[in-house]
Amino acid sequence: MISIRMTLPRDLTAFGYGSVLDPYKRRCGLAKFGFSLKNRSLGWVTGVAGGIAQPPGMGQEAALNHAKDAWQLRYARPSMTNIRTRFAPSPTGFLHIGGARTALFNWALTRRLGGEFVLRIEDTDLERSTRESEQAVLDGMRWLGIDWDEGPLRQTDNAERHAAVVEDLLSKGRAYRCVCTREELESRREADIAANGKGIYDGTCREKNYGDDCGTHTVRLRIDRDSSLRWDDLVFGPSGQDASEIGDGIIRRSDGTPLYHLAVVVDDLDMGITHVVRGADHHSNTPFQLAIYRALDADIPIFAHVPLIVAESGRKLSKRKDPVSIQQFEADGYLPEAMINWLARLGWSHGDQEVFSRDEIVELFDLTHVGRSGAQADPAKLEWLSQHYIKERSSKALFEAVKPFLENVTGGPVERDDRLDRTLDLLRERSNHLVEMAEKARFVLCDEIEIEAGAAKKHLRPVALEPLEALIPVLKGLDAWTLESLEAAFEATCKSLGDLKLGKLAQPVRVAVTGTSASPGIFETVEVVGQELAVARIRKAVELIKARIAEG
RNA sequence: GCUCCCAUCGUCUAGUGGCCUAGGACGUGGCCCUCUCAAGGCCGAAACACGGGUUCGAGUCCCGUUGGGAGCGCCA
Repeated sequence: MISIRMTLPRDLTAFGYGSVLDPYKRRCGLAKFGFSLKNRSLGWVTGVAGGIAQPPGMGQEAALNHAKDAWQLRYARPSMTNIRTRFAPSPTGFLHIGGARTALFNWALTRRLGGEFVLRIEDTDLERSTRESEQAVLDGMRWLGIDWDEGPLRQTDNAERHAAVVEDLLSKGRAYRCVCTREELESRREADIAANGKGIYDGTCREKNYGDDCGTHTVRLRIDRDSSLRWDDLVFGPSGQDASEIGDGIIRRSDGTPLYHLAVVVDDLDMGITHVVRGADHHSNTPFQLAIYRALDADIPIFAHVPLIVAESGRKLSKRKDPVSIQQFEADGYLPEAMINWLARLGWSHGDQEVFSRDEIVELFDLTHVGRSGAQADPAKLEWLSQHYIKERSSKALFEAVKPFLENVTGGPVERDDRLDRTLDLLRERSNHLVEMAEKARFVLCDEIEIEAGAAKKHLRPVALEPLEALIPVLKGLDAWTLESLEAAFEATCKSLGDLKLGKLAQPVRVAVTGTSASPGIFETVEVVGQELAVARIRKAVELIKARIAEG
């Protein structure tokens, strides 16, 4: 490894503290952020001379330039006391977990740093964008508790501004008209690739200086081929490439509409966005956007690309195959706090901590601990978190969340009362999500219950007849309907049946009273069902067994 | 094809050259508890992709290989 020495400007210390200097190891000062993949923190570099590691294949001069570039791109911003971030989804479907996580990271970063978070709807794809989708995105964010300070702004509202920028670029000679047709482009590209070329735009129209009268044309950005389009990504570290690696990209279509790359850059600039936190699928697009920033004489924002969430196959998520819609998770009965926690912990970590409240995420979130590799979303972990938060909720809050699911079971309105609270308490540690909880509460919710065939077959057998019949009068005669009195009643009944094992009585009763073979403890279960109903259900079970005996 | 990126248990991850005999969590196996189902407790199996280098010392730095991903559009 060759090292280059350089002296940093004295005022660099003004940027604050940074890496530890270790002159013997040649990884210090500039080198830390110039090339080391490790220094991705929001912290700064120390203002002392240091050595620069030279990446392989890069000359000393180039290495030096890269380092300077990285320094300028990252630190040239005057001040970052006023943080502004944005989440810019395109409303072409529901809010999916990838987008939700990007929103969450933006939001958490902004809230932590005390900045402003703005929401911008990228609706320039008129064909696929719908107002319903837009609403779904907003609903999803609200449900998750991710709030924004401005917006939703719509990209289409900026159309005039985009057009003006392109005209301006054209007039300054920083962009030019291109009359190449798609077919020509395609064939030349193929030929280039066949000749071991890179298949980038060959610059045919670059020096033609076509005027407005050239007929159907697109507008391309005139990229300085000697420039370096690099930046220091807050997640990926030093990123980007030389301009010679990319061709002059189109910024305006032949129908006069601007391209996405132009629109985002202009919008981010206009909105004063300081930190662009977005999915890593934009990582390779960033150099071109950097070129646009340059053409606009603008400072570039700080970029942080967060790795994609991948499907089980390791590939990108498929909306069809994978469960990705936030609204679907909501409908499936997952609590928003579980969802947020799950998403936050996907790609980000804070030591060994697994459980984070919304406040803790805001308090602790930092880009430094966002990983660089794609992550699979594990549904099992969501279930665990979901149950964790179900266990944690107050009775009131739990009821509010589960209410619609309960009503879905009963088919009518459900009001909260003491008995229901007790039931839900029993169900907390037995439910992974609210749908499950509501279903398990059915035996309390509905007067009429259906006995599962399998459970009946297994437990409502002739042997259970005597115990059940013996229990009925005991329960009926109970003055106090409490856990203690019920326990005593069951024990006495067992004893009177020749020390019958509790299970032999409890299981049939459970099936009789709940219709299923799994429920909370038998005393709790019977207690919560109530005396009258419990007795009636056991009677019914007795009839059932008798009928079964009669049938043979 | 070209460009860029990534790589620790099945999964999410801790890890900033010695605290690593690689830690935690989910999941998973066993045991305990037990009227069922859970919850809980205890114990276990389970990973640094491979190969070179640098170094007294490498999961950690460098190179290569392999594997994976993204981008290369008049989509966003």
